[in-house]
Amino acid sequence: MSKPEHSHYPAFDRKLARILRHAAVVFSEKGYEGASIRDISRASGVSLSGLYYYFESKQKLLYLIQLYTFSEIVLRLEERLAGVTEPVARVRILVRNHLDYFLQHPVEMKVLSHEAEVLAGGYRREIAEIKKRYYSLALDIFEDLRRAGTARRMNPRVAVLSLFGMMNWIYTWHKPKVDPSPESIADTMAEIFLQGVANGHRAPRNGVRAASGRAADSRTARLHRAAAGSKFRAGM
Amino acid sequence: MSKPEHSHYPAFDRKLARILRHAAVVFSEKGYEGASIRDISRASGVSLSGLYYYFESKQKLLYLIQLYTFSEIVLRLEERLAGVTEPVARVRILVRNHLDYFLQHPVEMKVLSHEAEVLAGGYRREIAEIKKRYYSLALDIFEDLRRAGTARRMNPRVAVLSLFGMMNWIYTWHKPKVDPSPESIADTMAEIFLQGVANGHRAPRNGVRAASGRAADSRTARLHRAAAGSKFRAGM
DNA sequence: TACATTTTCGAACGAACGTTCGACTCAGGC
DNA sequence: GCCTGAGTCGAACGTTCGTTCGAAAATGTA
Repeated sequence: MSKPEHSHYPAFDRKLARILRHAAVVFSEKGYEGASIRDISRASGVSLSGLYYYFESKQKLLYLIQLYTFSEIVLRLEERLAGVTEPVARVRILVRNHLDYFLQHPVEMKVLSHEAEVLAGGYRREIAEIKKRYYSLALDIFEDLRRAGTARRMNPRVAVLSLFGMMNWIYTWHKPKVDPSPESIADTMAEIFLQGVANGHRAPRNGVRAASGRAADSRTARLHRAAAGSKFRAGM
Repeated sequence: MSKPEHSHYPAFDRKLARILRHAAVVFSEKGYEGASIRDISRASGVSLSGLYYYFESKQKLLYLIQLYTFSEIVLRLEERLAGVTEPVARVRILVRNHLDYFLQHPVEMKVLSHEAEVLAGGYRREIAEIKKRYYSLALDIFEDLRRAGTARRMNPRVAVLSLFGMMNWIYTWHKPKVDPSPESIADTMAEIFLQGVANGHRAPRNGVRAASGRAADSRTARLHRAAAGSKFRAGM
């Protein structure tokens, strides 16, 4: 091809990695659609057109960030799980690995979590593949846990996705100065889950009743009532 | 002012609500930044310029969607909690209310969860205020729970935010055809949390060791190695 | 020094963006 | 019949978007 494509040398890879790092920061701050290539140019110190020497489109840029980040977290998990067979220990490793990586790479993980739907076509399919492998690994661990005797009643799909929710949501609230260490949070979440999932849930049929309920804040209440006429319903 | 502002009558409010519904669908599908006013015009059947008779800016449109949705979920929670004093029951109501509303209004709740950072200025501050009230309510419930004897070791902040993560993440995975009913999921999550938080976590100091770890997929492994030279670190 | 290749970037492209403007229709009150 | 104000919209505004191109600069090789 006429374009350089990928014959390159360390210098090229190093500079691309530097651009990806800056791009991840910009994406994490403004979102993929809200961020412009010009923002990334400004942040990285590379001219607008100069950027296109290192990647061919904005989508590819996001793809590369997600690919590297996701590959690494899966790879690390597989390494740490190797040799460990006890289901409870495997759950702890899963949680610890995910949160360690998340809190050590908050920028990239936010981009991975928050911009999960924006890729299209082949890029999307490739990332979805890795996600599927990660998810299957987690699902297997939970099914082993169930087979091992603990947690006989849980729905593994709901359990795994709830756990990921608990962990992935962290990018919306974690403040290093205020919150416990990654290890401590990982232990807390792992314990919540192991304890919580161990004793099956007995679906307590308590009819939730509503009392009178004072309107809370006059301003929002008024605005809210305004649109209450034609019931603001969901569109699907 | 010269603009009509808000002297209006039911017809106005009803049409605005209809536009908000369509806008919420578009925002939930393409994201706030990725959606154009022209998309909303197409979806709602109102001309591009005609839309501006009903709201004054794209930001205000998002603000209104978030305001109505958030106000309603908080209002419902306050109603359902009124009169109930037992901490465990209050946790169950919190979870049930949140998930019921989430799964009955998936479109609006996705917009509320996923576009939490895009508002600016006064709009942002107003939504943040409601969020704070909601969060404080939940935090109080968990602190009562702790005072009541159960869950004496938990960190209420981490517990509440983990719970919200578990619940809010649901917009990324819930499929009505595949997954259990809202009530069932709510019971599962409430039970996981009550059980999990009841027995304090004993921070098991198990040094997670790594084994060899085979590279998984040659394509991604290669790409990954390419960027591994200059360690792809987080930018903050 | 001379040449070939890699790297850089200013300037510009067409397309799409949010928003505005003025003219139009239409119903209700006089 | 005429006036008023609510509702509607086509056309256009200025700006920003992702991407391209050709030429210059830098680098490596002889």
